[in-house]
Amino acid sequence: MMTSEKTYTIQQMATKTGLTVYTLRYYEDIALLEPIARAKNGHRRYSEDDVRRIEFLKRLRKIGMSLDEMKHFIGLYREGNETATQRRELLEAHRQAVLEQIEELEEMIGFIDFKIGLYQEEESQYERESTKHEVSLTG
Amino acid sequence: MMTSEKTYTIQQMATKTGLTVYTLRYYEDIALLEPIARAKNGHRRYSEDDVRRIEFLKRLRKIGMSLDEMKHFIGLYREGNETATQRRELLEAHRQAVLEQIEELEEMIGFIDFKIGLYQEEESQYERESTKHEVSLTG
DNA sequence: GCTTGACTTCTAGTCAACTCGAAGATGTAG
DNA sequence: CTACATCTTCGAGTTGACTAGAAGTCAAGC
Repeated sequence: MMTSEKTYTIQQMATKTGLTVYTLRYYEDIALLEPIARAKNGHRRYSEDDVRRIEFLKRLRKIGMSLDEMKHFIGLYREGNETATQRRELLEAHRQAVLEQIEELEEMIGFIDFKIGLYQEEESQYERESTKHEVSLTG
Repeated sequence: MMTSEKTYTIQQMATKTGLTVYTLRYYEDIALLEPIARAKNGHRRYSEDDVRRIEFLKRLRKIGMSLDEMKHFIGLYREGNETATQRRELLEAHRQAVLEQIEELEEMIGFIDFKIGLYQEEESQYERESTKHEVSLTG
C-alpha cells in the first residue's frame, strides 16, 4: 500500500520554514536533522514530519538554545541507553533552566517599566516647564 | 573636595565580575563601555559605577542580547538626539520583544511538562509491572 | 641596576553558526 | 539536442564574540 504523502524540495522547505537552503543542508550535515529522504536523482524530499521537526528546531533556536544543546535536547526523545527516569530528570533540569531564564526576563521587564516611568515623567515635566533631568543607567 | 572612591585594577574587576581581562578590554574597545579612567602609568582604574555598568551588561548578555543590541540599548540612556518620547517608544518596543520571549519560554515549559508527564507514566507502568503486589508511594 | 609581575597596545587565532561558490548531475521545455 | 533550472557535494569565506600571545612600559623588591 503506497500512502503518497506530500513531500517538499529543499527550496520549498526554505520558503516554508524561513530557513535558507544552506542552513537546511547544514543542519543535516551536523546531524541536527537525521538524513532526509531522497528522490531517485538524489534530491532531498522533505516530509510533513520533517516540517514539524524543523519548526521545533526553530523554536528551540528562538529561545536561545545552541545547536549543540539542541542536539542533546532532541536526543532526549530518541530511544537511547537512558531509562525513562534519567530522561525525566534531564528534562526537569532543563525545565529549571528555562524557568530561571523567564525570571531574568521578568526582572528585565520590571527594569524597563521603571525606565519608561522615568521618561513619562520627563515628558510631562517637559510639557509643564520645558526642563529635563539626567537619568542614571543603573537606577 | 576629593572623595577618594574605591577603584579596581582590571584583574580585580575580572575576579569581581567573572569576565576575563580580555573581555573587559574588548568591551571597552568596541565602545560597549566608555573609556575607563587611567592611573598615571596608564593602567585602567575601574570605579564602583563601572562595576554596576558591567553587572548590567552581564544581565543583558544573560537574557540573550547581542553586543550590538546591548550597545543600542544602553545608548537609550545616554543623552543623544532623541527626545524622551522617542526613547520611551524604543523601550516599549523592547519591552514587547521581551514579553514575546517570555511567552515562547512559557510554551516551552508547557511542552516539557507534557513530556515529563509521558515519562512519569512510563515509569509507573514499569513499577506496576515489576512490583505487581506493591503500592506505589510516589502518588 | 636588574628582575619580576601586572599592566599596556596591537595583531592574530579560535569557535559557532552560518553563507557562499564551484563543479557536476539530472529533468524538462523548446 | 541544447539550454536552463534545480538540485548535489565539498571546501572555503564571513561574522560575532571572544581568546591569546608578542613586545613594550613601569613600579617594587632584592
